[in-house]
Amino acid sequence: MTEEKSLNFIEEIVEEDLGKGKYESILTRFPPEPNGYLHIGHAKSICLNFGLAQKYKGATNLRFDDTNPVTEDVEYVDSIKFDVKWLGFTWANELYSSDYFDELYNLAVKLIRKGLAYVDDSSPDKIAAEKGTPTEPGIENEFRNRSIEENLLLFEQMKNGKFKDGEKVLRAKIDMKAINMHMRDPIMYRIKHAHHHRTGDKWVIYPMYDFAHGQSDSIEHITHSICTLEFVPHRELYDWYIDNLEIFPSRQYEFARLNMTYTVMSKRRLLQLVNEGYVSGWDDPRMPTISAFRRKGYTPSSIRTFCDKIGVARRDNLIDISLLEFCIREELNAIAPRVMAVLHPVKLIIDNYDENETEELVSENLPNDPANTRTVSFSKELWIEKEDFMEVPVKKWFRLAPGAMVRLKSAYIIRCDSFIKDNDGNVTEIHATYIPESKSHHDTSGINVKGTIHWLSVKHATKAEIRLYERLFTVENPAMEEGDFKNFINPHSLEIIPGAFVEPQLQHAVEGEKFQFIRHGYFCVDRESKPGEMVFNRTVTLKDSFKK
RNA sequence: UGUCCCAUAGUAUAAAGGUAGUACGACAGAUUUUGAUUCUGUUUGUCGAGGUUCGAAUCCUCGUGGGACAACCA
Repeated sequence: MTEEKSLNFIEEIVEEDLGKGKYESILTRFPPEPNGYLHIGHAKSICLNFGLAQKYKGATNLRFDDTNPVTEDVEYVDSIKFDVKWLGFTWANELYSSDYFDELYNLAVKLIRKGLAYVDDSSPDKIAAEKGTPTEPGIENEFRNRSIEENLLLFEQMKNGKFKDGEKVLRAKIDMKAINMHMRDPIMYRIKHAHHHRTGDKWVIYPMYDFAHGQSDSIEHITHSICTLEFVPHRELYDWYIDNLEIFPSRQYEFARLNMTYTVMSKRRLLQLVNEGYVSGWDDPRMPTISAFRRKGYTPSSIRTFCDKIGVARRDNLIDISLLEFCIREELNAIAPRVMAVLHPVKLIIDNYDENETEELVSENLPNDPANTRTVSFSKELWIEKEDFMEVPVKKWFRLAPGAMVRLKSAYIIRCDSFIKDNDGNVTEIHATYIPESKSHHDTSGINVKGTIHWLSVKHATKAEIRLYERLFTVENPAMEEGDFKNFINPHSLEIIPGAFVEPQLQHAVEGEKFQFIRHGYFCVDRESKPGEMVFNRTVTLKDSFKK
């Protein structure tokens, strides 16, 4: 059965353009500003832009929109390139808006010559005041009707550094009474005596987004310039520049940006979390950045699958984080080797087991591949999870309790005989009897138990640090709450367990290596992990249908 | 109180005037040496009112609700 997947609205546009012969092939671009790390919302855009090109045999440029030197940095350029590659995409050309500064300057001159741009000496406040409001028209000022010659001279002097920051701007001469605010003589160039990460000190004037983005698209012959909804009002300007500059007509299409529950997606807020120390950095696994998901143990394909499932449309959305979690679980379930780890250990002593004996028991690494096995050492003293024992069990309790029987995964069925508590009432030791005939794969005991728990031999287990991550916020949409979004940070978003135990062969696991810790979830080796001081991050829990 | 964009189960996303479907979630059951996985089933939807039409989620009008727009940011 070949069920045809329906097209999203951008694919429909592309197919129509291709079908009509408007283009022979498409060219898209991914245009990040190098002033922050990429997040999952960017992944949606990356998958859309690169995915479209792949699907329709076109190409995609990676273009850094680096027209504001004061906020941009090569650190971000490098991280962005790394993340795009990691997601599995290859760009046709690595480009920078700053590559076009000369060309952009000439285009600006062209507009001045056509009488469609002028130098304005007004202060920022004055310009803002004269701009009007969405409901009131703006007004024209005294600089608007300077002669072409004067504008040409002034603009050149701006370029040559004759003026200080903010003294003058170049504006397009469109319509101060336009209903669309963006058409009220938008600023094209501003003066910034700032060092640029690529052009150095060559320029002291820099183009604004609207006089750089569309022109860069046009220079590259981008056919479909895809951006998010907040640029809808810019489209009129985008087209105006193209028409009046008489350059290649790239077309802009807008889709709804990704929002996800229990996180924030704006760079501004993400930067605050980093700068104010709420997280350890851009790749803190609680962040929604690509680098954080990577560190947390997500795979590129799980993120691509997610982006495919959420679709592309024009309505505002708030995607349930559980969909992303589903995507990574689905993938890791198939490939992550199973291993046992005890996070909150309590000692279990098998009273009828010889203290000098050790058995190497066979355990499967993947449930669907019984031939793929390892051995696990079993002995008299074991670590089990504190949570797997209840002195007074709740109803439907399948695990350990006084008198109750459970199976130790890949080992024996045991019966709990007694337990010891300390002065604070904490259970410190549990005693049990094992059933020799119930050995895994050789069970002749005829006993059926409901519960299976994991364990580790005390003298064989390796100590490790395990970091458990929960959602960073306590509310679905922190950005929409009243007041500071940081008031809704989850105080329990990170739990560090320094004294967990794992199977000994995990000492040799390398950074990024992924496992399923049975009954806990998926984990991977953190980049801070060192031999002898292993650190594991929880990628995602297993689904848990048990409710107390 | 201007212009623009948008409105389909809890969340997303299909149905180009002709059976409202899919995924995730939730719930229930079966299987299970992971309370996982797998399998089965259930649940819940076209914002409202008019109109056009044999027939409207789809087209039109008017409401209602949400979002965007007044950075020398992108």
